[in-house]
Amino acid sequence: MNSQFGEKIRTLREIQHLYLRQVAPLLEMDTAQLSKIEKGLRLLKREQIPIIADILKASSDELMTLWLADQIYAVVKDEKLANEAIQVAEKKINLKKRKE
Amino acid sequence: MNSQFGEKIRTLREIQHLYLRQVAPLLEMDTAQLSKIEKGLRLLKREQIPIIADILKASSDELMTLWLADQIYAVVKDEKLANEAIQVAEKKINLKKRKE
DNA sequence: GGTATATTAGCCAATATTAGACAAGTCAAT
DNA sequence: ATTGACTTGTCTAATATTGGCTAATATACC
Repeated sequence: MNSQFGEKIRTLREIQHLYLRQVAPLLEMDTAQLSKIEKGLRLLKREQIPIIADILKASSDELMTLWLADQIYAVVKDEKLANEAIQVAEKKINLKKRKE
Repeated sequence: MNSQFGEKIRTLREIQHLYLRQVAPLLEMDTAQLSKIEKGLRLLKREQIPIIADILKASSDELMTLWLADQIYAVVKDEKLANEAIQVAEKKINLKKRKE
């Protein structure tokens, strides 16, 4: 399991019985790129998330959450202090939210 | 508050009554760079964290945690789904840890 | 076996991001 | 006005990421 986002969109695509070659052009990319995105070897652009959510009839928020989570995971995945770092980051986010 | 790591090392440096020009060469950089790192405008290299921890007589783990947290924060700081993403990432980390 | 379709891997060029080096700047103290 | 500490801006070089193409692989069907 290397990319929760990638796995999710692959699953969704398969449920819709769509091929890479059908979906890729809607995102203005070739099938090889989309394949890599599904395998977590490439990142989908942030602004394309709503588009693919629409194509795959999925929740944009859910996909965005997975997309962000993948990036957080990439930062800490090999770190023994991963959990501590996550806690600290979370605290800072919440401080920020309170101010807004 | 833009970089918890930067703020921390600045504070530590001031406690030790050290100047940028004294610390920077030990990290093989110039004062301008270190200044930027303290202000969160540049990233210290991961492998330099133990070195600066040593110079500033601080806990390498603590500094590493802040350094990682800054990077997580950078990913999600403007995201409304920040907390959800953090939860998902954390879950995945814990799954991974359990496997090891 | 041979063919067709879907996906993936590998490579290279283009682009974007980050770092490093240096000069010039501010600010405070004297 | 000079000095010392730090900051800012800019330019270039190094690094990383992306996009696009082509070839390889896998699977199914005849």
